[in-house]
Amino acid sequence: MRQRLISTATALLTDAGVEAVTLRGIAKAAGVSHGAPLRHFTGRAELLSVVATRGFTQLLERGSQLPDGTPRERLTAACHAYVDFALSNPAMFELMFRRDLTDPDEPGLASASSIVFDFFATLVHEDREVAKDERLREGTDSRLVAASLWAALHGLAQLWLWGGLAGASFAPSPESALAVTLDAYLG
Amino acid sequence: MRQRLISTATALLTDAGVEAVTLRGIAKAAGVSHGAPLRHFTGRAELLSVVATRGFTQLLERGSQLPDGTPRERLTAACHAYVDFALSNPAMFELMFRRDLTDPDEPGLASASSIVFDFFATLVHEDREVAKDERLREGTDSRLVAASLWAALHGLAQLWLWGGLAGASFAPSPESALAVTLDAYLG
DNA sequence: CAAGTTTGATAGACAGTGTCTACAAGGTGA
DNA sequence: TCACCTTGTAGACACTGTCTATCAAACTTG
Repeated sequence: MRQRLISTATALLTDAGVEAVTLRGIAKAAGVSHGAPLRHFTGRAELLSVVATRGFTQLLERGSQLPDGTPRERLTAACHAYVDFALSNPAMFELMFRRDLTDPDEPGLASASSIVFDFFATLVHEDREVAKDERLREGTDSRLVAASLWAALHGLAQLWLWGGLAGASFAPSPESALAVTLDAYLG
Repeated sequence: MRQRLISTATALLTDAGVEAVTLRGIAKAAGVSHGAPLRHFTGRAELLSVVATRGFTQLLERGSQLPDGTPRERLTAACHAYVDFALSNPAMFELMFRRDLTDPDEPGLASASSIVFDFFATLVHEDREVAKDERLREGTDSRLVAASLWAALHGLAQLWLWGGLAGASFAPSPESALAVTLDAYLG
């Protein structure tokens, strides 16, 4: 039952947006009474936290499916995968970083996001190990570089989903902007 | 009256968070009945859009107060100002990019954000005019570079406010991460 | 000046939401 | 068997945004 609620919540999320994921809506979609979910979750925040945790897990799966190659190739593929994940699953991506909908103290969610970051930081570190003549100062911690690069990708996805970049007389594609970002960090 | 509602909404936003900005709460704080705001705004989205527009205006004001100096100095100062604005006004920053709370079709909001972007793109362009030996490929449109850099700053602020970067055994300061970002783009 | 009209605020209602509580059905273990 | 505990149900409460009827004040206009 718990799993069924999580599944229906995830389904509702992906095809109706993050605002549509309501406890009563999930209950109705699962064919139970409106109070039933509260027997398995302390509240909406906990249920959504589990869903968001699944999102981070899916993201990590994408990371584990990176093709073999040089560290540089794997890193750039990971960057593309991150942005692609965000643009492909906008509702899930939004939920994953909505602190008001998820419970920040949920240990599963915190560790899942932490694992994703560590994985990405490892990719960055391995790349910097090979390319010592990096333009980025050699002394800085790889995890700091990873945080900066991750933030760049994250902001790109977020701004793109926001839609504000497509305004006025300027409509870049996310790929072209991503290319500039990767060029700045790795070019 | 309209202005009073906007002011109380802004005040409520900055010191109670974005979730606390409710139509009824604004009305109560302004000392009017719960339905009064609907006489001046078509709904919550329009009121919040006006507040968000003020946010973009404030951001632009910060930009106009940049100290004189080389284009490079002005650009880096603008980058610092952007992140500083976000971290100083987290609720306003969140509202400005919450498409579900604001009305994307509001012309004032769209133009305000567009003006901010254009201003930033101008800074980037002027810097690239001077430093022709830029590491970033010379052929690419300055606005594309501006979008990429803006996204990097935006993601940095967003991830920082999210708080996920402070997890595990790694707690960088936003300044250090920003330094890495600026080093990647301008270093 | 006075009558009509428009504006603006009010209070009530309605459909939603999350969450709490009382209650009933069914399985479990002493 | 019987107490107990889990799990689903239904109702209630306090919120929310929005709609509508009402009503007073102000403004317009003949």
